[in-house]
Amino acid sequence: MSSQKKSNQLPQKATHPLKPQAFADIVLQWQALHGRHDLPWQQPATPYRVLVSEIMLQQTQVSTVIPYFQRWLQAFPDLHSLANAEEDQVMALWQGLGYYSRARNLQKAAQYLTQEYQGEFPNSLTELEQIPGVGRYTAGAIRSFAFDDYGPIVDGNVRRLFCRFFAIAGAPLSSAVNKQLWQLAEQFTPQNNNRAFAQGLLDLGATVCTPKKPNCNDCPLQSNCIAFQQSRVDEFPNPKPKKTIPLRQGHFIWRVENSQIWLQRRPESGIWARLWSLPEVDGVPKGASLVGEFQHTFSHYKLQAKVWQHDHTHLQEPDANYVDHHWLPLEALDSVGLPTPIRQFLQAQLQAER
DNA sequence: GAACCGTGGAT
DNA sequence: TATCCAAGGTT
Repeated sequence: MSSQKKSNQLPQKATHPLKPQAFADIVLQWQALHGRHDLPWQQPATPYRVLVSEIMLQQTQVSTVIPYFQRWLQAFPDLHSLANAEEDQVMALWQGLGYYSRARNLQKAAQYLTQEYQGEFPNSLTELEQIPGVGRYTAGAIRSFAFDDYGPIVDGNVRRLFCRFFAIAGAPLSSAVNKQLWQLAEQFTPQNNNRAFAQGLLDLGATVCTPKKPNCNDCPLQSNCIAFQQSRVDEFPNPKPKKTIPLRQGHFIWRVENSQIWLQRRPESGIWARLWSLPEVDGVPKGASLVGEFQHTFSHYKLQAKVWQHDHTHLQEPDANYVDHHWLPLEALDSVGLPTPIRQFLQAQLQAER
């Protein structure tokens, strides 16, 4: 048999009667009338501003990003100022946005582009993907938004819109579906008007083809949407398999003396990497009294934290064991990056002690 | 391929 | 309150 290759198990290739250029024309016409044209990073859409916004927007809503983007551009108006910035200032400006490796990668990206490309941006998708923190989506977004060149994108919006428009079944994040989505994105992305086309796809997904209760009656693609034609819009994308997240315990140390607080720079890897934090310890410290508790839910586990205060006999610290620990004046707290729940606890506690 | 990596908005 | 999920990338 020539079909030892189990071809019947391969994902069905999505097809559609609508020609790519016709699809693009519909998206472009809708974008001109109903799309978003006044987002901060659209005016002007310089490569640097597009890079910063795209990294911030990864897994983060537009409304959350806007104030961070404004503050960032104020502090780091260009690639060189970011490349030469202090790490603590970078992390302080990112605190609260989450996924902190994005911030460190963004500074690495600035240093990389400064050193390897003399502060210019490469134009090819392959070269763009070499930039730290830039993957396939972000490379396509930079090419579309910054250069108005051909740059296919598949993000959550495109994934949802395409799964409905082409009636693609299967786990939406599986490699099989992902492969189809990227193939379709490459096929249906036009050669011209790429900035408006990419913005149109995202805006359609964000404002019309929404996760719940999509506004199909406002959609310019309605009559061509396979899921709509079959009255199965609510079936796509297929529901993601849900996972239960584990519960973990955490223990932190509270020491405030002489208007200073004892902090630890967290390790290179793991949660809150390289942010400043209350020092974390493995278990309940000896002779400690409970100062307070907090809970925090991450994407992949839930943390139940207790904060402990030593009794006063442990004031001398052997320096070698605390290389990443420092006393920080309380008035300097705003100049370093702290994890959100740590900052919240700290503010509440200091308020209570006053 | 799967796990890891944050936080907040929306319902 | 619980759940989903947001302009994803890296390990």
